[in-house]
Amino acid sequence: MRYFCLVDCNSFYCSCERVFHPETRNRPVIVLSNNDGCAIAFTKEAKAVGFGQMCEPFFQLKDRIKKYNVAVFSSNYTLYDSMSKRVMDILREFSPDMEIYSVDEAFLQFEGFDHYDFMEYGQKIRKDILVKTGIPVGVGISITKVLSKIANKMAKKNKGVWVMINQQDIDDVLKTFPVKDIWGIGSRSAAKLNMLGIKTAYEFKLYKDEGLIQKLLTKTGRQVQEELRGVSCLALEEAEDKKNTGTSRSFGVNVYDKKQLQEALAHFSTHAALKLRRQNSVCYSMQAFIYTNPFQEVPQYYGQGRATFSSGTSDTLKIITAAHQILDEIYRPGFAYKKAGVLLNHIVPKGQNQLDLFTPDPSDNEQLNQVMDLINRKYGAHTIKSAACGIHNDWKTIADYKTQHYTTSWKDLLKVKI
DNA sequence: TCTGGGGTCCTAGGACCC
DNA sequence: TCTGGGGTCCTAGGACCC
Repeated sequence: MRYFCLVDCNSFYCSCERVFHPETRNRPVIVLSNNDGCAIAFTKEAKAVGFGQMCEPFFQLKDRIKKYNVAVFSSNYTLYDSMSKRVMDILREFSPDMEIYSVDEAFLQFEGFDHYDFMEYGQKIRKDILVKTGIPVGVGISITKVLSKIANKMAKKNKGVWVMINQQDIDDVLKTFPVKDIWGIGSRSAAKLNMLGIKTAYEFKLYKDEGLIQKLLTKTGRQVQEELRGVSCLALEEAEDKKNTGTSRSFGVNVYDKKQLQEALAHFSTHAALKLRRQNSVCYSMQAFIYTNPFQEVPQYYGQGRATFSSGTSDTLKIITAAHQILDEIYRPGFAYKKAGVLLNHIVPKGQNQLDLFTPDPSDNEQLNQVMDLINRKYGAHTIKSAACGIHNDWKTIADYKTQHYTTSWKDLLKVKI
């Protein structure tokens, strides 16, 4: 018999901050998105006093933050990535079959574990991670991925672990579980199911007209229905290279100047190219875009363009150059730009790169990129970069409440008084 | 004043080919 | 009035996820 287990960190970003700020342990905590734009993570204490709506603008929350003495942090992705790695390393010890689903979630598959007491095993996972990292997690165990997701939601309200393996236990939960909370059923699909009179996961499971489900919710929705029935359709997935990648940011201020957009796009290109080299891939095409602020009553403009490379590349300089060429085409003076980004498409492993017959030098500045990566790894990000990235970066994202890189930078190491 | 970022999968429809 | 059939590839857009 095969079982699926979903382990999910509670309010992950907030929990990471709390590990290094124990004084916030009993206070509500929220973490802001890039640019301190809006709130994206909340502890249960914050939810208890009315926070928790995803992406509520920060400026609209300020009064309530004061009133409830909420601890606020800018997002610190370097810290979260590093804490995530610690959690995943521990989880790996509990099963050889594991899929890292996101920064704060992983599926474990248990095969040949039939004699295990899963309740006890789940508690052990929880305790181990809490003791070794300080991060609280929830554990849900069932017989398909979708069902283990549901078990995980139940765990949140019930001591952190929930096991549902026999049919009766599963149905008891499904009867009370709203269809809109099922993994893979978003608001659109939920509305369609409601129109068919389907409100609970149990009703969805029993709904007979599979053809109609296929038509309304496509193949994805049908698979969810099967998984609810206990038929496993979604297997554990291997970590695969990204098929698209990109970097984009909102600016801290309105940007009018083309020069500044060039700098910003150079930064984003640098970052995206690094992601590409880290997974040892190259891309054949890219896009760049610039936006005005859709929330403001100002003239709107959305410019985007495309470039293709004659052979695959992950060269920062080549990608910056292409981004600048796109900018030349799409830039319109006079607009107040608020956001920009680059996307790298048609990505393949470097080993499969098709070289171009007519490009005599396919070297792609490879050694230069390697040396730059090495220096930046050793002495910290942005130690060395293309001059196109500029120096002052007036467009920079705002992060007024950002904590240190406690786990990834020697100079930010936490000081402990004894 | 201030409104995130990074992904995946699926489908329909157009372009193109023989 | 009548206007093939079958196939592939690509892209845009929708929906969903964290």
